[in-house]
Amino acid sequence: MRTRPTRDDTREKLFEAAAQVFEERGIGAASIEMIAAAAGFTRGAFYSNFESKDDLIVAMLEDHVERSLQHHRRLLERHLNPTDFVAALRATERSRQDPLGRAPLLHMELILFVARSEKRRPELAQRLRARRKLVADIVTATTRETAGGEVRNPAWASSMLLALEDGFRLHRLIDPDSTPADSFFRAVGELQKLVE
Amino acid sequence: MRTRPTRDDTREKLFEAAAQVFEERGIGAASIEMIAAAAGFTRGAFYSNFESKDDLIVAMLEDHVERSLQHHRRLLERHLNPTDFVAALRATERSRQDPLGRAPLLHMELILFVARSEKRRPELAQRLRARRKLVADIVTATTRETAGGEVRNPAWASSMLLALEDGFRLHRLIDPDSTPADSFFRAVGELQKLVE
DNA sequence: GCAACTCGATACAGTTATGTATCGAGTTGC
DNA sequence: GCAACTCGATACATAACTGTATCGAGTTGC
Repeated sequence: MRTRPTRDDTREKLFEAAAQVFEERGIGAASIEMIAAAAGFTRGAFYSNFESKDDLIVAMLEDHVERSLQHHRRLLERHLNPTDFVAALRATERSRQDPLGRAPLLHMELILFVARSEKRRPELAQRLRARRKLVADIVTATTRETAGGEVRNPAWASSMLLALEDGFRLHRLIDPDSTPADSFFRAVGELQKLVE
Repeated sequence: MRTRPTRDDTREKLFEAAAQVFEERGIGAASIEMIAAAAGFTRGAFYSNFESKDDLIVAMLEDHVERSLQHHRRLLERHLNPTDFVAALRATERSRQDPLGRAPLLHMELILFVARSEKRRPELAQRLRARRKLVADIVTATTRETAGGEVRNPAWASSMLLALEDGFRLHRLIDPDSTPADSFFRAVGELQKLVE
């Protein structure tokens, strides 16, 4: 006899379906009905798992942040050498597990969603600053190791790198051919030449 | 006796109001009613000037593109020296006339809007390529003049610059303090050091 | 094995949007 | 100065989405 799916299974399926529908039609144009149907449920299932669309979005975002964090932690544990870390990051970039990692349009839309939310913006800003700090450290370490010099201003290099990452992501949405997928990593190499 | 406002006046007011409402609440959450009311009209006025919300958005985008083009043409005419051109661009950056230039959140959302539209994406891609070409030329010229060297790969430098511009714009939405408004122009200076 | 519980389905009420049809005040041409 | 026209206001029909209340099949505890 078929066992009833667990609550976590249902939530997971709704995450997947929501990411897909959001990616295809945009957050605004996606209705609860569409998301539930794409997951093979009705709206009843949705409302028994989430309070509202906003609730779902916040949950998705937290899920994504959590997975990203764990992913980076795992990489850092396995690849203590910073050069290897960048290489590993590059290699795993394409095969991300969470729904959000595979949906660049949605990724951007979620940033705007948060940017518009007075309540959640500080949280994301904090996260951005933390990432900037981490990247600054990595840049310093890798540059010292590979180029044998010091980056003049790691914080600034880090700002540029993260802006580049999202900038390339954005432009690839409009014209996928224009900026190859590894543009970001190439930029890392370029910026390492700015040593003294 | 007060003369009746002309059609162009009304359209202009609706543009302004739409930019404001879109910026505040997002394209999806903005209704025709809100836009019309913000402009001091009712929905009747809107529908006698535009076919739909999509029609308005496309018109806004074309208006913005047209103004930007004219702005750059004027700058190029007055400042034939490329260094002066960049300086002039920097000086006029903040005092743009069109509604869209003053609404960074909307600016981003419109990029996503177009990215999602199978029909209009190629058009924007074309425009992105054209800008990249223009920037490549400017980079080559300014670098030759100010640094006395050649940029190794102008096309790549141009890609990076444009990605940086939009990347900074995006991050400033989340954390305005993190990346100062002139980050892009500073980046131009940094990249000019990548000459050989 | 039965009682309590969980969770998805269904039905309903209420809200809000869109687009169209019609009206009327103000404007322009001759 | 009057007829034709323009354009914004109002009213109406329609569609879609949300959230809640209720139901029932399946599951679990004891």
